[in-house]
Amino acid sequence: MTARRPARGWLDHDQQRAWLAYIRLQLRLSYEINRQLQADHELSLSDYDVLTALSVAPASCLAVSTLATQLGWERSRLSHHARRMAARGLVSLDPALADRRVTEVSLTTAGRHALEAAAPGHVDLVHDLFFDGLPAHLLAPFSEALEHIYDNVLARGTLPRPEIRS
Amino acid sequence: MTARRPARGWLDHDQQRAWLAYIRLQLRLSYEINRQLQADHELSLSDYDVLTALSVAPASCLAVSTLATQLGWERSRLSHHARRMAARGLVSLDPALADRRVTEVSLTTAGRHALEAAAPGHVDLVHDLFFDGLPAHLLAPFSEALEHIYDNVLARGTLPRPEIRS
DNA sequence: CCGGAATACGTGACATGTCACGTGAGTTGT
DNA sequence: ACAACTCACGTGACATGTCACGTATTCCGG
Repeated sequence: MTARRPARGWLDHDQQRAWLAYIRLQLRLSYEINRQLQADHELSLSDYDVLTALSVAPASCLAVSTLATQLGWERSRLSHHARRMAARGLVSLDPALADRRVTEVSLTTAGRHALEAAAPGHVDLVHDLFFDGLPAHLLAPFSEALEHIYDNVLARGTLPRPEIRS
Repeated sequence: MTARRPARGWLDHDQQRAWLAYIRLQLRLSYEINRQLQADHELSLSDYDVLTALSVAPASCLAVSTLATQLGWERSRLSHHARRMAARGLVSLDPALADRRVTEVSLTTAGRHALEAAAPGHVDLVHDLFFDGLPAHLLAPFSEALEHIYDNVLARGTLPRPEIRS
């Protein structure tokens, strides 16, 4: 029961509409969000994503690889980024005791405070830009559509599936 | 008739669901698409967006500022990017006759060929990852939701509204 | 016509992301 | 117990993006 496929190599009219809408929104929304975090709290959206992921993890601490798959990043990107965040005191990096190949990224007190300081403004912006434009009756089908597509991307994409490991 | 707003500084349960789904999808999808273009055609998604925007423009030629707002980029980002694409022969940069402050970016023959070579594979990937996961009955509400949000971002965001100027 | 404001860009310094590769730690077969 | 493999990660070179600023052109009021 998926959307019908037209000639290989092209999209039908309704699909073009959806894709254009998605692309345009994505470009501007990520720009605006990045901008607000940067201006108000000296955090990039990437920083914010890292802090958020850590804050909901057990002991606020995750192995580099685990965190990278959670975020959908490459490992080496996270490696660079974590080093820079550690230099700013937002996280700390320590070799794991159990397996000494593993490095664990953990949230510092300063990191938690930075997240808590930034969260309300960030959430408000999301509210203003995203949800204030979205009619209530479209919320559920919208979420459902996103989740279907996400599952499909996970199934067919090249990136490893995120795990719920400690 | 927009979604109701809970306590300032937080999202209600259904909104969290939508936002999480959106963020997760965005991260992985942009990664996968970038990766395919880069691997198969030596083009980044940014390159592709520039080429596409030019290809539908009158005379395949736009002023730097106009193109930047179309794409939702900052001008200086496009300035750097266009210089690099010009060095690869994909576009050309020429001062406009009418207003000598303006630089016009135009699609070269090589640029058009690169776009035509990359388009089918790109569209197929979009199809496989995006539309094959999307049930047909959700397509219309999904597009509608995206468009509402986009309009709202345009209205409240800091980025200038894209113009339909030549 | 002239001086100041506005506009359209480019640039340089720096932050960030990607890719290919190297290193050291665990794992496995014999 | 040791060689070969795999795994987790860091690094260095380079591509890309951002911000603050400088320059040239145009516009506009008097």
